[in-house]
Amino acid sequence: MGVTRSDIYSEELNELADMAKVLGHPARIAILQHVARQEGCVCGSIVKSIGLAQATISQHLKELKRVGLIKGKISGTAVCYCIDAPQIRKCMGMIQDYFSKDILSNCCK
Amino acid sequence: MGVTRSDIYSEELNELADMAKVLGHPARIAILQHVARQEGCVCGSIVKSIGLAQATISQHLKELKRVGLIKGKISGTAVCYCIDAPQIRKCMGMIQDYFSKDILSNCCK
DNA sequence: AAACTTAATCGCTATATTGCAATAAATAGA
DNA sequence: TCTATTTATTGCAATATAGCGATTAAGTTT
Repeated sequence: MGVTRSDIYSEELNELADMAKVLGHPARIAILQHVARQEGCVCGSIVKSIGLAQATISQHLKELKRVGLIKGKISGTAVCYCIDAPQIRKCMGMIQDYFSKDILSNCCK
Repeated sequence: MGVTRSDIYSEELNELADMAKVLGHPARIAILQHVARQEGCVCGSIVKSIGLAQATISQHLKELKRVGLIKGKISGTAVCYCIDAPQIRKCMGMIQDYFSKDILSNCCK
């Protein structure tokens, strides 16, 4: 399709969808996993672990940073990426809220 | 990017990402919401509620069905879509497991 | 300063996604 | 049967995304 008509949805809905979209790529989940498990937080370590090119990983990191799921801390020439725990909790909360409020009922038994 | 290298990730990881990807569009979340709140389960009702073309909604419904988040039950010329609660719970479980197992630690305090 | 290390950005190609109008398919009702 | 009604499918245009090589940027080390 190309252009998502985000103008017709609420801001909250767009934010939730955006977060889910960023999580909707296996490389990005794998990056989060790698960082969270403390297997290494610098880009080079992630590149080795996942097996995509450095440029590709860097782009995925940028997306994760954009929605606030990770934070980067410069240390010398390297950057240490870490999970942004409060943001993750917020994200989880949004998903849980959404599902628990609405999804438990069912129109056709 | 275009082609996701899904061959380099585990099947479980790909499945989780696929689910998140489907949730990563505001129209699809809005559809789930509409159906779950019992505001109407037929395609026409969703079309009116959301404001996208019928063909577009039909495609989103197809995606939601593909990953099993909804089920469709034919009744006459209409189709009643309902939430697939067990699948939603499975999806929620995967996300929660993932986050609670890994994400709570933090490499750079 | 020159060489090295590490990550970000640029430019490109290939593919996927979004959206819609038009059409097809399937059923219901006159 | 003919006509609505409802949803799915097809075909298309516009845009977004994934991936990578090459380059740039910024900091270290010698």
